[in-house]
Amino acid sequence: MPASTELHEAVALRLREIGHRYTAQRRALVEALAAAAGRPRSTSELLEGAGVPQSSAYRNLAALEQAGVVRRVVTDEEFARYELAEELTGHHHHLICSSCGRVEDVTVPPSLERDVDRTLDRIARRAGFAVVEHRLDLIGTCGGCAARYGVR
Amino acid sequence: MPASTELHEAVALRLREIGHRYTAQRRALVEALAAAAGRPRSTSELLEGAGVPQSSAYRNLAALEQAGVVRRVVTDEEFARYELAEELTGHHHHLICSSCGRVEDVTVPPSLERDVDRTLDRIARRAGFAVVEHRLDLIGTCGGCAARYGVR
DNA sequence: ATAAGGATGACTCTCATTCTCATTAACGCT
DNA sequence: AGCGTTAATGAGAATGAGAGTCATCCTTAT
Ligand SMILES: [Mn+2]
Ligand SMILES: [Mn+2]
Ligand SMILES: [Zn+2]
Ligand SMILES: [Zn+2]
Repeated sequence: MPASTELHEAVALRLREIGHRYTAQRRALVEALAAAAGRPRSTSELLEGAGVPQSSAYRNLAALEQAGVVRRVVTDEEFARYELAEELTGHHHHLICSSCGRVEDVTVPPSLERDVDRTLDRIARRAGFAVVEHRLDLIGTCGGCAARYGVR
Repeated sequence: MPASTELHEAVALRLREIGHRYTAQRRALVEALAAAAGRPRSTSELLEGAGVPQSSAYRNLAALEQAGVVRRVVTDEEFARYELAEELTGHHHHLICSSCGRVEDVTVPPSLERDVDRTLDRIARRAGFAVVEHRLDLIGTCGGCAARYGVR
């Protein structure tokens, strides 16, 4: 990962902009997230991976989220997952395995993104909503689970 | 709502199929959900709306979900929302206000649904996922919040 | 060097959701 | 109608992710 420096600089900047510091713990969290690129991590994985105490991890993830460095990914699991914000990694979507909870990044063709945006904008306007973003997830069964449990 | 009988019959059938009974409480929950059609309800709203004790409400919502009568809607709020399953109401998507948490049903044109399905199927196959369904949400600000807080 | 304010971590607290268990209500059968 | 089986109920306890507290430690700017 040669672009690592850029990442940290971008993160530091965003934190500074809201009056926060880029401490060793926060760096460890960002590193853990970057290492898991394409795989949103659960808070407990991050806890352990970054070797950060629980209360600090939650506090720092919140700070990083506020700074726009990190995004909370919502699934139907009972705990949260986090990934680097799209401003740092690019817009994408998720494959979610409803059997094991695995989450994986995917991108869709720009042509579809365009169609989706255009249509959703129209629909939202009609309903008096100001759209900020869309979320398009694929729910299904991952390869591992299909192999493990057979074709369900 | 003249089609109410049909709804209850469909629900009763689905419950019976998995060896469960359609009790008064479950009927009350289904009624509360039907009354709020197009607006996924939080568990506490359902609790109160259906006049059902907490432990029973959670247990019954789980039973109804297992029977495919009800669907848990995931948002970034810290509590769950429920709506009647798509098999009963039809496939649709959600407008989600990130300011007040309001959730509202929307449908998108069949042509877009088709494009989405086709593209996602291809993408998923490539990743070894067997897609079961897609989730397409619009995140933004509802009319009420825009008025209340001004254009953010 | 010093002051000001953010960051830390052990611990406590909250709150949605789940579990336990004794009791009650339904259903199917005779 | 009477019975036995099994699901459903409801009050309360337990669970667990996450948020809050506060005394202490560190950074950064002057
Ligand atoms: Mn992602
Ligand atoms: Mn809905
Ligand atoms: Zn899986
Ligand atoms: Zn709103």
